[in-house]
Amino acid sequence: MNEMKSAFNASCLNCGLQKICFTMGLLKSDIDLLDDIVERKPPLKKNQHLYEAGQKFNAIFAIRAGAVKLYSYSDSGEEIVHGFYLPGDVVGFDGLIENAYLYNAVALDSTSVCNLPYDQLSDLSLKIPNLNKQIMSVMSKKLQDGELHSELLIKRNADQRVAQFIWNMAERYKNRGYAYDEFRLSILHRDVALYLGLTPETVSRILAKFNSDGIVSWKKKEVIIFSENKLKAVAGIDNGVVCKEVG
Amino acid sequence: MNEMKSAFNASCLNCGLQKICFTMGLLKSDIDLLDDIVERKPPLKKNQHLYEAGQKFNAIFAIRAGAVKLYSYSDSGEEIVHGFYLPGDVVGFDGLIENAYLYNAVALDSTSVCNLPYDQLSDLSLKIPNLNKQIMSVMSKKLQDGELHSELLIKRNADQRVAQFIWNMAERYKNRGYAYDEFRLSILHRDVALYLGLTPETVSRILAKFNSDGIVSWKKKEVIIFSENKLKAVAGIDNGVVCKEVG
DNA sequence: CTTGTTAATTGATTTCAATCAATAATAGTG
DNA sequence: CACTATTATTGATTGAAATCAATTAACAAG
Repeated sequence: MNEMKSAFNASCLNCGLQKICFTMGLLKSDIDLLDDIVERKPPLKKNQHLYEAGQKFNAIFAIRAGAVKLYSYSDSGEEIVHGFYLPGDVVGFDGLIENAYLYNAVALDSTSVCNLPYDQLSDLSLKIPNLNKQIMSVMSKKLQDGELHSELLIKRNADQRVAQFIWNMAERYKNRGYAYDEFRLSILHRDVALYLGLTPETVSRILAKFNSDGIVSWKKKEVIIFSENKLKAVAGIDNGVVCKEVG
Repeated sequence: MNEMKSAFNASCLNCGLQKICFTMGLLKSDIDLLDDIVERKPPLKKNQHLYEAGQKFNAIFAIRAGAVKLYSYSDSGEEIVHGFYLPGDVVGFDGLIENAYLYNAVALDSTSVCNLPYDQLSDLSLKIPNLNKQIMSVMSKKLQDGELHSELLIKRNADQRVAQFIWNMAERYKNRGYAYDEFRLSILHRDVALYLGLTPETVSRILAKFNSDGIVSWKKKEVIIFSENKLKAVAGIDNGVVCKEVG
């Protein structure tokens, strides 16, 4: 049984992402049950869609490798970028309300995911209270992220937005145990601009400035953080200390 | 038992909000079970807090009457307004992640709520699959609202934001079966400004313009919509028709 | 490798909303 | 009721980022 499931990837128990995946905190026996409902399919190629807006909702997806962008279109046809997702992140909750996905999920890179059929997950979560809790926890984390995004849009100027975005990505890599002062970021500047409520021109100018100021460079999908402190200072992130002065 | 619960309000079954409360869709027998865990306390006076940031999370709250504002403070001490909640809305999910509330919830008016102790609700939702579904549904609706708020901040100019905000409140009253072309809105312009990423001055100027343009008036907590169509047009809401022209 | 297409950069100009400032209106309090 | 503290309004000015425009770079496909 489990050997077949592993055609493309290891089972949950041997998965390197256990520490950050939403399965964390579950009992071994429970993870086995979860493992049995997980479908693992061949990786998505760059620009392939994991799901599309309007498509019937049937599963949520845990990302194993690669990167995913969620986006949709406004009434007036402009693209709206809702977020970027990395290994360990879960996408697909936008399908829950209408029983159809609200957004489009596209791979920004070669991407593999764990497919969690929602009916089965839902049944299982009633049997495993901790699983139910974990799912709720993932959702409320997403709610918090959304509020942080709004805060960014409301309170921060263009420089701060870009700095905060880059630092946020770095931290996410850090939390996943990857190098975070130098990492691949296969997101278009154009998409970041859309996500941050800026124009590509503005993002470009700011990145040029950050580069010449020795803060960070982002060229050809490769981010190099020259100075973590400077970056956080520009982002307006105080290092735990009360109201740290920006040097 | 139920008679005591009704000290301040009717039980769920006789509640006028059943159609919009998250209990909707549940079986009568299930609502009875839910009813048994609901605590109903004396109404909050204006400016009293339902909960405060940092306080231990122990319940979510369904609003029965009045209005609630969720807010917090940024690192730099500025107030962040996360949203406004009306009868039928549920608040308190921000407590789920850290087991402590993230935001402050304050009554904008005399406000009464149904107090839903989370431990009991959580247990009950494992027994009543539909209840669990409803809770998930409320949360994913909140996720969607958050994305709409971001969209507003990213794609709309000041006029559109204010118009959309007012129309959104009107629709919420409409959905609740209240008059929506003329309603009390006990929200400070200052708070709306914070919520919309604008300054009070800008909101004031826009409201003055909307008033003299015969679109809508909002004076002394009283909103009067002069022209629903104009308001929606300014808000950039197309009436189902593809790309309606603004008259 | 060449070609076509999409994305990124850089510069000049404009514009919308913020800021600064001062007054007026409200609402809460003893 | 007067008194105080917020909140709202209105005007003048500034400024940050958008827009417009043109060039260069990167990338995918044949």
